[in-house]
Amino acid sequence: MGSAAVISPEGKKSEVVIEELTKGRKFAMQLQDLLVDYGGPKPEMSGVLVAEILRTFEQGLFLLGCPSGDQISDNLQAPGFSSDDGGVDISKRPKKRPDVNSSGRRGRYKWNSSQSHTIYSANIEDGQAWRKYGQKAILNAKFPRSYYRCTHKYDRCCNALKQVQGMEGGSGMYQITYIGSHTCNSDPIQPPHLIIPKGDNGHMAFPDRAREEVAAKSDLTDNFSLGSVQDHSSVPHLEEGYGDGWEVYGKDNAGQPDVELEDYFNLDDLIQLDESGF
DNA sequence: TCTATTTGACCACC
DNA sequence: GGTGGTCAAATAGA
Repeated sequence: MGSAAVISPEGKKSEVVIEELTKGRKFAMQLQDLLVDYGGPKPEMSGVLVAEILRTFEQGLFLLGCPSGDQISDNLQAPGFSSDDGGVDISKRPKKRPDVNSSGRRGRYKWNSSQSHTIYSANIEDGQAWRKYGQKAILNAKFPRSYYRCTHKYDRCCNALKQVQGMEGGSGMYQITYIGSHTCNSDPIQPPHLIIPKGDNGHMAFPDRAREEVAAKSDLTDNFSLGSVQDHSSVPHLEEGYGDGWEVYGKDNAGQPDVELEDYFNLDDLIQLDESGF
């Protein structure tokens, strides 16, 4: 690690192949989610087909070394070993590593904002398998920020990250930022159930029409509250079906209230609505 | 014994 | 130099 990689035309080509395979796998996973939740004429057959598609992508990515994203090649190292020391068990090293040069690739990295989204939730559980890898006190923040990565980071090359920050004001809410998406096919987040129109000012034209939606879906009325926005691209038929000005709402796996993306809404209003309990 | 969490240190970015 | 993100040894818990 550390030496600059020279990308040959061949390497460039495999990069494109990997990118395409990764996309394909993601789409297959989304299709699987939809089939599971909405069924079809022959759900068992669909399930087999999707599983086969996924397996094909997994195999392809595996054969190519699974290097999607900018860190995966590093992450392929087994935990506890480092290529910098030629595979020496780091548990035998002193805690202060003597000469960690810049190739260690640690520190503060930027990510594309399009690859991240933030929700507010009273429950940090989302049904995914996360492993905490750090916690940090943040300047001007009352609560520390916790850092999680996908449990399958190494065994399935999954680069999904999650940051959880407790919110001020004793609301019991957490600001949860997801960076990247799961490519590990671990238990997916349940797809959204509710569609709520967006108002002119960018805030939700909530709650009247939303309540009608809730009433129309009796299976959601027992414990419904404002839901977290999921990745719209994962629900293409909904996105296309409702068009602009609509946002997708639901509740998380535990039925806990989530609150929408900060970019779209007035958080205070949403929390008040949520607490009103409809 | 294995796995997950904690926590101090390291490092990149501003 | 300050801050935030990640690493990894130490530790806790199952």
